[in-house]
Amino acid sequence: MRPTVNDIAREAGVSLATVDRVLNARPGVREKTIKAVNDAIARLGYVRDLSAANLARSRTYRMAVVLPDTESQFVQTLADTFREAGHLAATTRIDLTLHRFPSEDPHALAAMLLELPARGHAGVALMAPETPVLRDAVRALRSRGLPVVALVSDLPNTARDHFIGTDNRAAGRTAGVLMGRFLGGGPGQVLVLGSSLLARDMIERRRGFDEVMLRDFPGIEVLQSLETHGSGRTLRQVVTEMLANAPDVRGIYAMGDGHRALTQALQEMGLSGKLTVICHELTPHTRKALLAGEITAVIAQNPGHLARSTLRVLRAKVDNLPLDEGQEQIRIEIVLRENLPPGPDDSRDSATGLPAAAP
Amino acid sequence: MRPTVNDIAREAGVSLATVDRVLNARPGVREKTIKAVNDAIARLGYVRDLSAANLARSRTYRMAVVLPDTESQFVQTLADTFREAGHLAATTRIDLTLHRFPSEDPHALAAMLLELPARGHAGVALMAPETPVLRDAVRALRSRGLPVVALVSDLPNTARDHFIGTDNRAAGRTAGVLMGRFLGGGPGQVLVLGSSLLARDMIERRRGFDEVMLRDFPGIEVLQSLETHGSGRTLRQVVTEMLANAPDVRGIYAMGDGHRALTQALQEMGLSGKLTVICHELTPHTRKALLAGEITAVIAQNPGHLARSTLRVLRAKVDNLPLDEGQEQIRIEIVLRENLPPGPDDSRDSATGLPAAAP
DNA sequence: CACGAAATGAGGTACGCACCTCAAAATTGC
DNA sequence: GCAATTTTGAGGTGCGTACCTCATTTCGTG
Repeated sequence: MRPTVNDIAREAGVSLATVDRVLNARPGVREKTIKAVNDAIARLGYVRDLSAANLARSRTYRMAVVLPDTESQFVQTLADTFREAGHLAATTRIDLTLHRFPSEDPHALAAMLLELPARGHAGVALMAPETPVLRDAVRALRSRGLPVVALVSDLPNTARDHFIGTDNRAAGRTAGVLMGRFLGGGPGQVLVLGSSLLARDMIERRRGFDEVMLRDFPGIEVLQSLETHGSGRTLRQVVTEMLANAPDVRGIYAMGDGHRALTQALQEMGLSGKLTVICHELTPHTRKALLAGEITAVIAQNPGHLARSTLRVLRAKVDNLPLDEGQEQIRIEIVLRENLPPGPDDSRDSATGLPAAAP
Repeated sequence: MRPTVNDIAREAGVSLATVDRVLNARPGVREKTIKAVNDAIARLGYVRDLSAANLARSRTYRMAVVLPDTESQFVQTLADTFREAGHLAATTRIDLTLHRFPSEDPHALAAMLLELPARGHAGVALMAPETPVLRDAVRALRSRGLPVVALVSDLPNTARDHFIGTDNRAAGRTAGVLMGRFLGGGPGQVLVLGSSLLARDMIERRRGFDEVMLRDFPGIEVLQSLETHGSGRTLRQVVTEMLANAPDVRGIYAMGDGHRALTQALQEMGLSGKLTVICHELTPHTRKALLAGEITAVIAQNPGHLARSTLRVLRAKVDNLPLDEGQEQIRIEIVLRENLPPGPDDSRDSATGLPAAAP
């Protein structure tokens, strides 16, 4: 049987009230007594029963998840996952609220963030580009005691409590090796697309990609990054133009979103399945494109893991508890058609485990 | 505020005792009343407060994890992970016991399993090859009400409650695409090694691998599987002999363990880094070999996830609760040097994120 | 309608902890 | 050594649920 507060009281030779005072850092206990209690705790190996504690407190953790209102399928999926996780989290006394902010308006974001403490939020998870206004807002939140965790894209200069997401540079490197090896080391050219070339995650991915290409695959020429500004139209235009003029392009690395526009452009040019296409994030669309052979590989982070990890980390930070680093490591997943996890609407050939369409 | 049992009683117009009888499926309630209570539950959206329930039950779940006593690093890692998870699990009232059995003695395994219920175990997770004796033992356990989950390697003919692990055929397919693409589609030969060619997981991996190679990479010749019987000496002998006589071998797919012997043999022949080597499971050794460029890719399943998932599933099965399928899906991870998650004893070059050794 | 059986109600205790009050004891300052 | 102050003890209540007992009501049946 695990020791309880009563055992500690007995062991330390004090009353239950004193143990309680020490455990919950209430005032009015001599240093000497505090030590005696802590010694007893150490001796017995006592661990507070968190569920009982929370039950007694009848406490609910009000957490805010703040995402941009991009139409990107990845962000949508993430939002859905959080919503779902929020329902399940009710069991753990977590009350999740999802907030979206206009992706191009850092001031609106900051204003929204600063309202959170007044609304009783105890912690914030935030996916947003780092701007000066944001830095100030995060600092303000933290000084009010709210833990802030960065989501997907890190905010290294804000003293956020934690970052939950993949190492984007390593992700770029991974895309690099795959591209290089899939192209047999060259020769050929590779196109790189990014929604915004200024965003921190794009920069890091590009950096990792270039690193590997330069070092390990000198026979492959990586063309200048093309910016799509998150617009499908721009993307199609840019890609079509580029491919028409560069017959040696054998691979495309899409660092941001806009996969729909990309596959569509490729289809129109009759290039579907003829190029090595690597992109990020597993969404309904990239799933389909993978299965159809239009996309070769997807570098992904698991939204379910992201969401669950976020809740665990926020909770731990609020309670000031240590966390299991291993569990909170978000892996850089490589998804090919062959290891695509079964999805919700999956009609695969039960014999081969693959769709009818030939590779 | 979430509704409680008292709210249900009021809403359904019955007493608390009756609600309790319905909730815990105790006898002595008319169908009609049961329906009334369930309707009230549905109307209020009541969800049982699990932590309070477990507190009241003051129940500890005694779970058994049964692993072979192989010296394989993967099994060792798995055992360590379970041991570690067991400590953490104390918080969730789970009392974990690790059992090992002589891997070549199915009868000893069966005997061990049959002892578990008497020792108060409430659930069993089992990693073992399927044999007739085992089938009987599993059936016996289940008829006594103990949920049994298969670990890593499925036991499809035993009516186990759940399988926790990757789809080995899909894993084999994944190895196949990687091999095929990394070899540029051929020409060349590929060597396949397996510890035991009769084990179900080996058969499935091989099947998946062949499927992809035959269909997508006809230019690559897959040689007959070599059996190593889990012995490092046999492996070295077989590999050395084979490589000496087959100069066209450009890739090796190691389906089982024995990576130490393999990399050693390659080193001795001066072939380190010159072949495409794909193997399974991330262990201290495969990590090192990946970093050193001796192994090209590792197909892995995350032991931490495996362990946590096992505990969650067992608990859910014991309590007869539904599970979050998405969370329990064990992914087929592809690990390259570039996306190798940071390990415990990692001394990487902080600039490149890679070790000093050139590729 | 009466009888036994089945269904239900009322109420209590416990789980491990948080949080509160009030009195008693120990310590401090003077 | 006394009063003022700080520290400690004893005890209670509640969180939401499980599980138990014993009375009371309702039901089906002859």
